[in-house]
Amino acid sequence: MDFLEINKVLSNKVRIDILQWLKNPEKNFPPQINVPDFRDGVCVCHIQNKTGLSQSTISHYLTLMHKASILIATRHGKWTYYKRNEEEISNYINFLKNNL
Amino acid sequence: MDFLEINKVLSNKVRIDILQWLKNPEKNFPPQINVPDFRDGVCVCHIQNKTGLSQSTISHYLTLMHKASILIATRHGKWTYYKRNEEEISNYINFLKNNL
DNA sequence: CTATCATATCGACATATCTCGATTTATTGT
DNA sequence: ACAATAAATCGAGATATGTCGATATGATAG
Repeated sequence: MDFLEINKVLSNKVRIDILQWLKNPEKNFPPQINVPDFRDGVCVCHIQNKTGLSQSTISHYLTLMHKASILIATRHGKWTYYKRNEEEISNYINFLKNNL
Repeated sequence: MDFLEINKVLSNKVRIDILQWLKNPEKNFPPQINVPDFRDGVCVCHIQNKTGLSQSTISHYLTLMHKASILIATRHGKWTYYKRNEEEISNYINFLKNNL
């Protein structure tokens, strides 16, 4: 758990928004088209639509969040789905609680 | 409590170090010279010495941390003392716990 | 096997952050 | 009043981040 890397990733409004939206995909995103449910998260295109930023920017952001281990990526066919890595997010918050 | 501003301030190793050192001034800094104790925190020069960065950089960092409300500044004569704002730090951690 | 679509990567430019030395401001001791 | 000291502010150059459009990659459908 690289605390500093996570903090860098979280020092951006859009990325914070994404993390919060992913807490409740049913509420924040339209229904999935190519998979039956949100088990593996939300596809890049839905996230991109909601932010209004370019495809490359959002793909880049999601990659950053994935590298910092706060998101889990799953590929189904040509779609990539991202969901929260709840375990790492908890570790991060506990680390803050104990060490900040 | 501007969560994003605090996160930006905390996405830097040196500033994190400073915040952690200030948890225990007695242990991390030499005794105060111009005030009897660490009640109001630690003076800029002690913090600067410990980091090894320039005076202007550390003054700038401490100002950032103060503006983000995680440090409290007190002036005694020509010295400025900085200490943690425990209330705001708690608010920040609670916000993370509840909203991240 | 080719066209198409979703995503990732690349290259570039604009803006922000890091960090310094120099200068200014505030305070104190002479 | 003046010199000395601590801290804050200023100006600048180097590095990092934000963001885009263009291109590459990988998967699928025909």
